[in-house]
Amino acid sequence: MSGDHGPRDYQGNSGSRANDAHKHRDKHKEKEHRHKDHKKDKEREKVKHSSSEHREHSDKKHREKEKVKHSDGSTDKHRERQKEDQEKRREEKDKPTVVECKPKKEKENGHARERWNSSSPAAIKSEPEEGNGYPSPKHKSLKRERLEEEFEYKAKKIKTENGKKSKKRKQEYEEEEDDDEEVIKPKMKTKDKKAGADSKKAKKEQEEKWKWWEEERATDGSKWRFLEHKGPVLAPPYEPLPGHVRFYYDGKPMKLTTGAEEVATFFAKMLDHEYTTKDIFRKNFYKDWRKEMTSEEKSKITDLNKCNFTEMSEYFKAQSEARKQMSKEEKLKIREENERVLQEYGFCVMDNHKERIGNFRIEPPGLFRGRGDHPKMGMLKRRIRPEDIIINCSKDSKHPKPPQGTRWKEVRHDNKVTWLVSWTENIQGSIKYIMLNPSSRIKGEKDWQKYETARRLKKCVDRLRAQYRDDWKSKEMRIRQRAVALYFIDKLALRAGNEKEEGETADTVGCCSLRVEHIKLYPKMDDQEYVVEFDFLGKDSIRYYNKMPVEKRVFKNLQLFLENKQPEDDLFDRLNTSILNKHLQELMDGLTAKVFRTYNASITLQQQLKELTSPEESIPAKILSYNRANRAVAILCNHQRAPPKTFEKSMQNLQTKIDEKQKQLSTVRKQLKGAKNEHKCSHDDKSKKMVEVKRKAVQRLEEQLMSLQMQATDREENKQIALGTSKLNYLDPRISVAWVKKWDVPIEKIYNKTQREKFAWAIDMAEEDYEF
DNA sequence: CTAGAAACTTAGAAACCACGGC
DNA sequence: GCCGTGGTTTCTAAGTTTCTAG
Repeated sequence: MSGDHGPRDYQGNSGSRANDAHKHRDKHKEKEHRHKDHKKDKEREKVKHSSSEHREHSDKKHREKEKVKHSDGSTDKHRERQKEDQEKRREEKDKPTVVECKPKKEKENGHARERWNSSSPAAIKSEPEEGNGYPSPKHKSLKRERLEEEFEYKAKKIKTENGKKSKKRKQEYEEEEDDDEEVIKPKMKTKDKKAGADSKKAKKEQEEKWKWWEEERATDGSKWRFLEHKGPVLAPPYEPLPGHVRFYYDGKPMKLTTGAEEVATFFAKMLDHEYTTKDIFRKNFYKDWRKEMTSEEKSKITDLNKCNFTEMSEYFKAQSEARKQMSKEEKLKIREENERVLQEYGFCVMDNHKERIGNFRIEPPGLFRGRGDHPKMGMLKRRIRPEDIIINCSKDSKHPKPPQGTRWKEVRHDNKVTWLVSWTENIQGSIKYIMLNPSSRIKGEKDWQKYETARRLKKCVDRLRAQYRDDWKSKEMRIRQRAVALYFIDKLALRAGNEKEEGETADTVGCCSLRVEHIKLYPKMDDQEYVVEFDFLGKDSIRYYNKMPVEKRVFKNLQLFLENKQPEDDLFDRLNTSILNKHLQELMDGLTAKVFRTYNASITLQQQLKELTSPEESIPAKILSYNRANRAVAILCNHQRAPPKTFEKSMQNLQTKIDEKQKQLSTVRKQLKGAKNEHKCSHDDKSKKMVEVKRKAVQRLEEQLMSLQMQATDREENKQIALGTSKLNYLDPRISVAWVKKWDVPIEKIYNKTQREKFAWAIDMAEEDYEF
């Protein structure tokens, strides 16, 4: 599969391209294209039966040959090996069943509180179940009632469970033992026996590690029932510069008013960055800076080029240097203070559990750093005040207090959303949120669900593929476009590609927003036929470059789509993400374009792991195999990184290490030989021991050398590829966990601490026979 | 329906930090 | 103890999808 992907380049080399595209678009007024000429549209509406079309039809016999090879390499011989009822149950959970509830008077949040928040077992007590359905999301007022029944509310200690619950759980996690205490114990039978033995530790662990995945999920669209937090940490106030640090205008020192000075420091802090040399950046900065100046300053400062920020810049550099040089005690003090803030603001209580917040600090003011050719780079990101901030929490929780003399913009109690704090950012006018950490229940459930959806796609992907292949022949243009786009999304793992407002963001595209200029068609290229070349900037202005042979029918369709279009016209002019997703939704419940990325990524990992892992290899070799499988996915998803600046050097360092090892090894080998000879002669104990010692040494060195070589290969192959994103967002962690268990690789080699926290659910539940 | 807002996931870069070699 | 390096964590931009109002 990785063979499908051509060489890739980096953003850097493509900068000029991006610029050109921009100019181009400006010339032809975009709007005219967007609101398309209707006559033209109608002409295009139906697919003409052109000559190519006829040829296509006569092509039928070749269809067999044309069978798509999917990136997972499987033409669907996946034995559905999953435990069926587990599956079913999952799915039930996924879609809430509608059931009528008998109307009951609603209690508002206020009421519910003691019960929800209470940790007393009484509060959790579940009533006898009536039916097994869940309330319809529409019956708002009834929900609460049901919720209480539905949700077995467990107190912090997930301890004993009574009949009903354990029955349920058992069905779901068959392997689970009846023993109540089992809940605490990690299910992995391998190492963690200690947990059970050391009861003190176990108790502690039990509190820390809440297994939310063993509990029922709310099905009514509510995200929580109780939420209490301390609010955000605001950006520290601006500290004016000391008198001796001056700003110069036109060579002369000039004292700025605090407001203007603050913005100037933002620029000064970025002086070393390439940004500050860019025209747009400077222009945007200057414009916004002027807004902060007094009229007097405005009249004096008329040219950014005459501004000298170097003294300020030097000052900040010295400051950060000084910070590094601080004594141990000072550093410790700072660390403790950070820890204190973290403890106070970094956690919230959600539904009886203390959960880590992801980003509890409000973004400080500064200059906007857009990626790629962003038209807004350099604009002032203004300071967020309490008056800009919306707080979301339980009505009956202790509300966070705004700082002395200020007030929040609003305090609301919306349990249909997961965020704790929000504010509107001034650059794009979008809303920013404070939400929970990936290890939290609320994120984890969603993540799990995401992979379950992808697994459902696996079950019907053949059907869908057959369908879109069929649609390539449709009489309707829109259907053909949809089908070809879907083919790209499936085969190349492209993103959906929403339309974007021009001039607001960098000019990047995804599948549906591809333009004519982004693809080139080659009926013949080298020894291949029907090659499509993609070259465009995707998310984060990362270049996507790929050449791929496509089926003839796709090729012909693309030619058709290109007819009579300008380079800057949309390739799929009758398609957008909402049309596409609506179609997908009809094909499978919960299916959207991005599910294909998840599905293809995960299935690729699984299949690559199977292919690459050889049972007899050493652990380091296995890890290399794992990373290679991971890499295949990263390449599929086009997850690139700029080669680290120190890459060459670090490679060299590793190489010298390897050379050294090799030298060592050969000397020790010689010694071993010598020792053997000696032993042959003397046959005494001492010489025998010596042989053993040397033999061990050789073995150890060999292992070390091997490991180093693995590392080197790994690093080399990884030069421009970022594994993290796919690992974190696209690969069903249970695949990795299963692999690790199967081959006895320590999980730490695959997931670091943070990752293990995020994937705790998978680590706990996946056994070695797990199949995606 | 459509447009725009809202909510949430995905993304690479930068900042930070821990650790091993000198 | 210092320093460089590489891994980890933080940061926040940039996507996708869903929701809502007209």
